[in-house]
Amino acid sequence: MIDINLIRENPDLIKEKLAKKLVDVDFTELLEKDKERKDLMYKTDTLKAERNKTSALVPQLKKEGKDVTEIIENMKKLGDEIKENDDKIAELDEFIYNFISYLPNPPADDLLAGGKENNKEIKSWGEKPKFDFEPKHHVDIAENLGMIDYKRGAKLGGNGFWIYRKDGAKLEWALLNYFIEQHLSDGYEFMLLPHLLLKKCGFGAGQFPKFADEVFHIDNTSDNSTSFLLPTAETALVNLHSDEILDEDELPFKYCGYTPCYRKEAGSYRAEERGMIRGHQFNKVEMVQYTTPENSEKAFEELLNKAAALVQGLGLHYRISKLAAADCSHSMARTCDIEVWIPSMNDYKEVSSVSNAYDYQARRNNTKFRRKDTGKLEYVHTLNGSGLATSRILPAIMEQYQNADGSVTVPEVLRKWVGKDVITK
RNA sequence: GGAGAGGUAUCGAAGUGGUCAUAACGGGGCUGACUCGAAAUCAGUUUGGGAGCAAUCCCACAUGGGUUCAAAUCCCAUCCUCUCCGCCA
Repeated sequence: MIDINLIRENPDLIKEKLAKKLVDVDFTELLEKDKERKDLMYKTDTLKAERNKTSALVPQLKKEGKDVTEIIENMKKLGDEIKENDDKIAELDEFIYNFISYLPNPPADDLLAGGKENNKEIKSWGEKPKFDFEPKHHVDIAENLGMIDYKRGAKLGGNGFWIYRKDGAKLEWALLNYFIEQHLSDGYEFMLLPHLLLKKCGFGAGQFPKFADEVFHIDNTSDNSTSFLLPTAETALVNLHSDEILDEDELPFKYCGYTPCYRKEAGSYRAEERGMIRGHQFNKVEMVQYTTPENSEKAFEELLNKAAALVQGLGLHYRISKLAAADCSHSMARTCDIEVWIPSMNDYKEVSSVSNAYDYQARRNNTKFRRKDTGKLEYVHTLNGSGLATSRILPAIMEQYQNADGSVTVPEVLRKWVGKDVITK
């Protein structure tokens, strides 16, 4: 949520920033309604002051035995006017709130404008593996080794679901263990979260109202209140301290949580994304930090380095892209993606997205902290990064670590959980 | 699912139409006094949002409606918490 004061003070600057995200906004109507609201508020506050004063007078006059019928008559009229004004103000509030709710987070100043085509590789690690045999697609490897059961996954859950089986399940679980072990040793608190969240969490994270159609909604009562399946643990973790006031001393909070992520991904399927590149449910460990504004860029570096270290620890070739403004998510001021090499696709696919929301999410879910020296309240900065999503790591492992005989070598760091060095048929 | 109790500041809690919402009373925090220092004691202080240069004013008692000149207080709906019973992993 953008601070409306920033729009009032310099609408052109905000407009320009949002244009970098390829969003064109016209603030004229917003500013008109805002002005109208302010004037009406002032007027109504004055009326309310009068009502309060007079109401306090009534019992006093009554005690003195004076007649108050005329005052009461007048106050009734005043009350009606106040009610009318309050209704109008509520209407204006709703307009303003809705308008601002839909606006994306303005990008950080150093980002390039525009979409994907302006993303910039800032780091690369490892090399594309060379094979002296014809490398296979991960779907073929996985099915051959009995690691993934696509057919029965679809039978149970429909298109976009699969089942991890045998060494596939062990490898998947090993990855999650590996991630969490690293985060714990870095001092992150590990959480297991509710998967079914209230709508306000979707709003607080910035996914709603704009992207409400991209998640699975659950009707849990006969009325119109619904919960939804979380599309990422971020949605839960960034709402953890909503409506709270944190101590500056306690910050930063460093959290990680494992959840499956449920996404509709309607219309996103492409033939090249055969397998587990894109599904309705995938496993992810998410990292989230709450920091003071002055420390958030530092925290961003930390999260990015952590995510990269995880991929690197697996020995997988990857690159890091600094996303151009319009390729950053709606709620984020800055995002870097870590993309792993998938030989069969001849391309890099995102395994981690590390973002700084600045105070955009904190404003939406009201998470503040108190400055130690001044006692003043400020919004925290929230950051998140996948650490990591497995759904592209597993294919990358299977493809990058495949052997001529169809077996897959287990990355060193995972062996203690998988219990073997090589997965064979 | 049934029955009951409840939701007021940092915590416990009083207030059940106006004269008690910064809000009684108690605890905690902070500041000061006493002390070599601490404890104890005493005194002071301690919510957030909005408008305004300021004085000051408005709003907020779970949430949303309603009644009233006036609502924490009365009415309706919703949410949440706790206790007991039932059901269930």
